Amino acid sequence: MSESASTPRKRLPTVNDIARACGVSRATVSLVLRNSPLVGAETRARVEQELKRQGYVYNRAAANLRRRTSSSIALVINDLSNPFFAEFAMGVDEALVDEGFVTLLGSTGESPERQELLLGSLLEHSPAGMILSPAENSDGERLRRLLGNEPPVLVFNRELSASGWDFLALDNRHGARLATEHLLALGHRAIAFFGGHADSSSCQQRRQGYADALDAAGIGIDPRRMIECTPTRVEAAQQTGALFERDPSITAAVCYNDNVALGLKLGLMARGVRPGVDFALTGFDDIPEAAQTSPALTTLAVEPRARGRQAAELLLQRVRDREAPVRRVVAPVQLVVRGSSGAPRG
Amino acid sequence: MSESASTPRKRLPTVNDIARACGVSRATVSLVLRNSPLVGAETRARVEQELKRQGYVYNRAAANLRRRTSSSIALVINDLSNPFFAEFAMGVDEALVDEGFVTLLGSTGESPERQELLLGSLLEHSPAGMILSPAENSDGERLRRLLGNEPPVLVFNRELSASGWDFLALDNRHGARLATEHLLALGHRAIAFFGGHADSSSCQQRRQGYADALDAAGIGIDPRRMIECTPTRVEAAQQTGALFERDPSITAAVCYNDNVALGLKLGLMARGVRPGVDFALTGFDDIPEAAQTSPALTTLAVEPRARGRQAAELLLQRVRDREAPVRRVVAPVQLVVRGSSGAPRG
DNA sequence: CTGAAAGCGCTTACAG
DNA sequence: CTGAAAGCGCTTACAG
Repeated sequence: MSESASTPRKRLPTVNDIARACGVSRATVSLVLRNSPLVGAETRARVEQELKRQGYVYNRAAANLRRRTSSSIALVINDLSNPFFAEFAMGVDEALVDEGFVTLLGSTGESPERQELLLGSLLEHSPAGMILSPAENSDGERLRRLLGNEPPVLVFNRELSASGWDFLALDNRHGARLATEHLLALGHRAIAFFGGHADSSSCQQRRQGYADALDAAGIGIDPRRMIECTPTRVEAAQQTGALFERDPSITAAVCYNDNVALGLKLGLMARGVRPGVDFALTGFDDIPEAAQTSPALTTLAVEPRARGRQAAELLLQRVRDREAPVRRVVAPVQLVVRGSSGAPRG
Repeated sequence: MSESASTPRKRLPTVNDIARACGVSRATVSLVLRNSPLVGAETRARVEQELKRQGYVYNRAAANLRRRTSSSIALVINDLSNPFFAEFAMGVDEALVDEGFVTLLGSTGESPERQELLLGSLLEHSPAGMILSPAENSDGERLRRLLGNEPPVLVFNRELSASGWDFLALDNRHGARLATEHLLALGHRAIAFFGGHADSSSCQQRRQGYADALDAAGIGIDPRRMIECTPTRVEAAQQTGALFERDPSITAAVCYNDNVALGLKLGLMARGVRPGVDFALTGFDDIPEAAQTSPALTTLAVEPRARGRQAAELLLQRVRDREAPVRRVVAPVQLVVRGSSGAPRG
């Protein structure tokens, strides 16, 4: 039975075709498909054989239309090339597949405009829910207006003003506090907070945790020790100079995240300052590279894949119970001490 | 107008609701939605206002059902935590969004069993096409039977036997040849091929390119210089010993990929062998870390994001023209020379 | 246990 | 330019 190359797109068999071939109604076929106990064993067997024979493929879109349900979840993230989000996406997808949902992927590249277009397009596919890690500078109220009450949304990672949606975040504040306390315990007193944009919520929270620890140690906050930079490695390396210009007494830095820390590390080495020996630094995220760089990076483990699974589970709970109170879940983070943090020199 | 928290899931407005409110038929509304020139300007304006007023959301699933079309593409990859695939997925998604498609994501984690389940589930959502980067040890004929002729598939990266599907791959053979020739030109003669599984098609091709270059240089292939290992950093670091045990004269290695090369680098440093000075090595992929590690890694740039866009475009061409001949596209790779490759010692 | 009928939200000829 | 009718592939009461 050779397939002709010019065969026009074959129509897939439908419940109708199966029903006709078996001499039953399509209701019966539908019941067999969903394993209803209403169908007799003999009929079921006949139908199942015919399904296999014709290579029947269930049309979930048609079923969803009729049942007014949906079996997809939209996942909107900024940037898959960030390992943190890539791992997160993996976790989301794993958990969703286990629950019989399929993931509709969208990436915004941190552009609020692109995000709006994307959301509009995703909505037309009527997802049962959405996991949204908002692009920087997203307008919460605008998004709320765009999305309305359908579908339910779980916001991840970045706080959105006035959204009224469930929210899952990392414990940024506590994490940064742990890192700062660790450096204090090693004897550091002149500690910078390095990297990130001061107007992003996660940066604010991490700076807050840093301030908490300094306060508790009776050390004042010195604005010269707060250095902003785009959280990329290259930018961070370039800002290394600014760090020492503004306060030459600095012996340690709590970095906004691992990428920034790794960039700072490069910047330090380029100036002949040995990370982990002459200067202590900590990151945030525990990306795979943190353990493998030399000296290995002291950082905060956030387990993005587990966060992904958690996000999927929270959202599905919401999908199943729309009336439950809005949730705000803060996931714990863990300090992982490695070689990059050392005692102060001198 | 406060929203009651106990409002049962609001039904979204449909073409029917709009038509009724405007006093036109739903056919007219449908025409407005798709910008048909058949509708009068005044009617169109009235309908459009009403669409906005009621917050109408197009139901693409219903439209697709009726038109027998699809606006989704399934993307099946192994592992998003591999930056190569994450970048590839970004590229695919970017290109698909631009063409009005949405991405159905699925990840197999290199498990053929999980892959089959996943494909079954994705098929039920009737994607217009599928981009499939097969799990290792996939059975091509089995997949072909499972997927049939619908939807069209573009296989990426890993050759599948007897599939009859379009195929996009990297020029593994040529790339490995370039790397090997580069090491030869630097004076190396005892060059290993390090890492990868000998039964994977990409490893075979890279080994072939390595052999091509050695052949051309009149150097025989020595099986002691071919070391297998799972392409992870940890594994590669652990196999470093095996490399020198099997042939202590080795001065350079063409590595299966960047992860392997970075692992080998760690293994070398742990033994006091300085990469780029005492020993030369090359990678494959040019992951971001390759440029940032020290010494930076000589490798082959494959531009995964561009490959993703290319894959999406090839697939969409197939979706639009089912009768075109099957294609086999080999994407070029570029040698990027950095510090990790140096002249032989002594 | 099985079948006939209606309907999910759209689009597509076909009349007018 | 607009409307009435049929239908995409399913499911869901409702009869029998």
